[in-house]
Amino acid sequence: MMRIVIIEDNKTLARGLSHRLKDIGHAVDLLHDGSDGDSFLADEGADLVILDINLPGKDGLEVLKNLRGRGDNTPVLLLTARGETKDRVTGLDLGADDYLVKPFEAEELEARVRALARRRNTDGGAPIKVGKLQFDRGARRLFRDGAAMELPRRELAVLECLIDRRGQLVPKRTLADHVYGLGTEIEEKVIEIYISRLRKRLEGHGLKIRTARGLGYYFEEEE
Amino acid sequence: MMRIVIIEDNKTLARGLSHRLKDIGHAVDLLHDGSDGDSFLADEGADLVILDINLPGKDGLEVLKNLRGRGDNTPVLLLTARGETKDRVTGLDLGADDYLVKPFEAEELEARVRALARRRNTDGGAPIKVGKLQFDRGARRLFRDGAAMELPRRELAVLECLIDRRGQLVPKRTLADHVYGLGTEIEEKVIEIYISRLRKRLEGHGLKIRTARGLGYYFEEEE
DNA sequence: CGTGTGTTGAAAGCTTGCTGAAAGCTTGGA
DNA sequence: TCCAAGCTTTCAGCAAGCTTTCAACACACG
Repeated sequence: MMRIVIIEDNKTLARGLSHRLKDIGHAVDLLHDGSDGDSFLADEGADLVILDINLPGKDGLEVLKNLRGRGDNTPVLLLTARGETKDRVTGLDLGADDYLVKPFEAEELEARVRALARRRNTDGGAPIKVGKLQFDRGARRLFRDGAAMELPRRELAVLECLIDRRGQLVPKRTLADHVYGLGTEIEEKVIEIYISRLRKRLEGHGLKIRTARGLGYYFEEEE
Repeated sequence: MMRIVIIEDNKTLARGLSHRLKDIGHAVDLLHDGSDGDSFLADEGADLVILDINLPGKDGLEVLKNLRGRGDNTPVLLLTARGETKDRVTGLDLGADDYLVKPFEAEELEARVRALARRRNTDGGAPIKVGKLQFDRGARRLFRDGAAMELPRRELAVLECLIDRRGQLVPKRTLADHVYGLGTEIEEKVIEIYISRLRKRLEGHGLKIRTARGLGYYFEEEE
């Protein structure tokens, strides 16, 4: 599962992509305007950006430039219209990871997304910002201003799961499955213990784990 | 992106690899014969060579020997059939950087390619500084202020693996695979012994091997 | 050949600190 | 107010890791 941001002004195409990607289990945010996309990425971040070049508000290449300018290495998949060869090359030079020429097959897109997802899982890609912390997925390590924070295995697993789904409500069941593996008949009460321990540990690091009674947990960045 | 040369006579396999690697953005050249491969490498060079051992024309090991004989340090990933243990060892002695035992998962291959790519990006052949020591990855030798430190084979292998992934959490399994080769059913307990020996040896050289219980080990520079 | 030096990994006992059950407390909602 | 859901601390048990010892082996050298 990845958090994918699609920035594409053709709404039919955008909705089609979104639908397809949600189908295969990703969380998708949709923006139709370059400036909106830019600020969304700056605020929320993502695991993968699908970025059109021709956009109202702010050009896709500019969005990309800003992103990289912020030191953000999130993989970017460019969408270009046929003939925009020059833009595509510029895009790759600006640090895009891949591109697709419109029109393309949904299959083709999915293959690219998979390739980028795979890369993320093993290489880590960009560390994810949460509050004042950074989490490196590949290394499975947590940092604060470059200094490592160690956490025990189970706490790490819970945190990892919450980070993967930041911005979403995560049921205790999901957390338990992530920590112990699917199908393990584990008391969900144990998760509460780890939530408690994590809260204590995360204190003062600019993020809170909030409870939604009867539903699950979710992150909230503070300050 | 890397320029990858695949020398592999099984055309189905070779095409599969090529396709996969192009998918993730590399430029691939395909050769099916040892002599062809040899001269191609001599003429064109590459960023990475994926080399089968059993080849028509000229044996893969010979291709490798010639390559290194020309003073060429291009990373080489060997492909070996199950059971060719001796060849594999010879290959590593001849200066191969890694190997895969057939049949392997495409995922696995991609991970290795990425690892070698990363290595290329960070090293460039220069010795790596860790704490007060320098590690020459090509020569597989360790120095302190220009003076060589000799370590036994196994300890060196563990250290090498940790250096490759410095800053990352390295599971014992990964270390075991690196030291003994993939799939060897070796007790992970042995790794603990080598960690212990390495710690003693590295004492006072400005770096520590830290334990993350249940997760693995990682380096930490001190002072 | 024999001797010495060095490496290897199994075994065993020790240390550490993670884990999750239990129990009692707090909170939010009806 | 009451109850269910969630929170938090405590603690015994234990799994994971550490370290030393030792026998087997490998190799260099006389």
